[in-house]
Amino acid sequence: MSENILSQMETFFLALADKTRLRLLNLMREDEVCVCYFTEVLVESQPKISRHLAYLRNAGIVSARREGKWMNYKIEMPENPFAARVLTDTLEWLKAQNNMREDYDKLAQVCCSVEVPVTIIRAPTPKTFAEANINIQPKEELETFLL
Amino acid sequence: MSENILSQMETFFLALADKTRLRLLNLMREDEVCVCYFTEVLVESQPKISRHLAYLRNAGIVSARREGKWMNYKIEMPENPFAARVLTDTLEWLKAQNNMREDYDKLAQVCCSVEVPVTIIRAPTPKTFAEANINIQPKEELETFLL
DNA sequence: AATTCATATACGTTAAAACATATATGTCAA
DNA sequence: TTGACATATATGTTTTAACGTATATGAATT
Repeated sequence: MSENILSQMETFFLALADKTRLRLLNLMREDEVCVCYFTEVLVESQPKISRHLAYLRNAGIVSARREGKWMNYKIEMPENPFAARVLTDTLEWLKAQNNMREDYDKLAQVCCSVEVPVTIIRAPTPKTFAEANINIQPKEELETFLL
Repeated sequence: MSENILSQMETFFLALADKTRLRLLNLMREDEVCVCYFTEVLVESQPKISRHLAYLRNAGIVSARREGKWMNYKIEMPENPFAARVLTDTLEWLKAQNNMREDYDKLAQVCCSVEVPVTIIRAPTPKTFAEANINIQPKEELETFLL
């Protein structure tokens, strides 16, 4: 299997070589995040997001956890220390970019806003924002946003 | 140009997401190397090597230097510190792999062997091997390898 | 059990990458 | 200045990736 190592590296870098996937990783950099937030923040179609998440999962970079109807994705540090290093550096790189900060701020807004977008009502809030979530309306109030 | 940063990252990672290009980078990890050695060591067609080198050059990862008929390529550390970090990590990663060591050893062999392959007669020797090159035949002897 | 909702996957199409082969460019030697 | 050589690029083709749309799955709610 002498060429498998190269194939692994190829797959790994290919996973990082896509704008949408980089944006997804940026949103996951602190915590696990529910899929619905991704579509909300990135303004991309659900299947598109889902396919890119699957791609990252196949590359061993993220893992998925079901929580009722919702799926939470989080970054999974590769066992290979070299891959882990590259991934960590990449997350730092993303974190330092202004437009990635914008994405991240939007995630915070979406999670904590009083006017919860219809699509994410009652979706699990990422830990990072759960405590800050003092403005969330009680269930009864939120009901009014449903069709 | 808010999406340019992501595009840059995409291009950068795409450059690393190819087996041939990873092998090329591995061979260049210490010194600049002449194109003819690449074809010799990787046993790939000349246009294939050339195209991949062009790809790396466009991504700003290598630079080229002409030396008479020969072209030498070397790794160019990106100015962006994050990119530089990732590239350095990647080179370490490559260095730690057995089959990359094999490639590198083959480069050493090709550069220092008594029986110089016809294709690289008189090509510039990478610095790293230039001093060790005590077995190289004098010009007159090498002549006999030509058709 | 049926419906709704969140997410995943399948399918057909379009866009991009990789490659082999052929040819062009640029340099040196005769 | 012609020929040989090293390397780059152009062309046509095949492979692979990305995407939109439609549909399937799986969990919760009624």
